[in-house]
Amino acid sequence: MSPLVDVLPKQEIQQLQLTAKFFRGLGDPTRLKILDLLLQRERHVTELVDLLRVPQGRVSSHLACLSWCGYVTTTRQGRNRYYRVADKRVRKILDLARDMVANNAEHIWACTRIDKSR
Amino acid sequence: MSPLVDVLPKQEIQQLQLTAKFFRGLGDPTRLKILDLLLQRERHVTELVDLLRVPQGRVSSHLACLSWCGYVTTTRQGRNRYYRVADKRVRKILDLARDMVANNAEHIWACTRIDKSR
DNA sequence: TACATATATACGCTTATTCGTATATATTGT
DNA sequence: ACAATATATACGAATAAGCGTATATATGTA
Repeated sequence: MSPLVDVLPKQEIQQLQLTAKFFRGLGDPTRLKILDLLLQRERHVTELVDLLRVPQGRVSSHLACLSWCGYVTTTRQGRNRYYRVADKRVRKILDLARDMVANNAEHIWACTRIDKSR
Repeated sequence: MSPLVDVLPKQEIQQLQLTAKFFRGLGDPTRLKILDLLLQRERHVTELVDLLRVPQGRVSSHLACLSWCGYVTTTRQGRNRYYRVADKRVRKILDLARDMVANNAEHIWACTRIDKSR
């Protein structure tokens, strides 16, 4: 239950939840690296697995996540399934973020609310 | 330990982790709503508490999070501490995201990897 | 200084998310 | 159909993050 439920209309809450979920799609280092690689060119799953040295199942899972959120699209070619960045806005968001992070690196690193351990 | 540790240089991993952390800063509905309100105008904590009907401690905590990540800045005026959006890029990122979410709402909603329950 | 107001922090509990591992589902070629 | 390759999904364990509640710190005022 959203804590905002008794002060905002249902539709606005849903909108906020969707947007939050959307951003959490970018909230994982592996998924960000995958997007990096896909911004260079489209790739199929095994290619990503080889580059990342991450178990295939997990790569697929992360890709599914990126796909649900609309960051990537896919097509099958023979046995392979190719993934590519869905939209120019993806690069824009990532560039903006990297830009802001560059100014605040130590600050973000020190944040205790998110990622307390490291 | 990042799963990418044996394929990427330390610095790149740290960069990815910071960016992921940065995005997770936007990955909560309450924080998004707070940013909405701060995009209208600067506000102090009690003002936000009244608008959101969320316990004061939690609002402060979310604000701290937004502050660490560089989304907002603060100044004290008398007893009150005012928060405001730090940067024009914040609005840009949020606008881009809302735009993309608008095209994908049902799709994102259905994503099972993030937020499995709802 | 004592008190009220404003804001920040702490801690245990619950829920989300990632990971490791195993298994299931395509698709192609023989 | 069978084997091989490519991709997706499932499930429990471990970690992260939000919430509720209480408490601490800071600032201003009588």
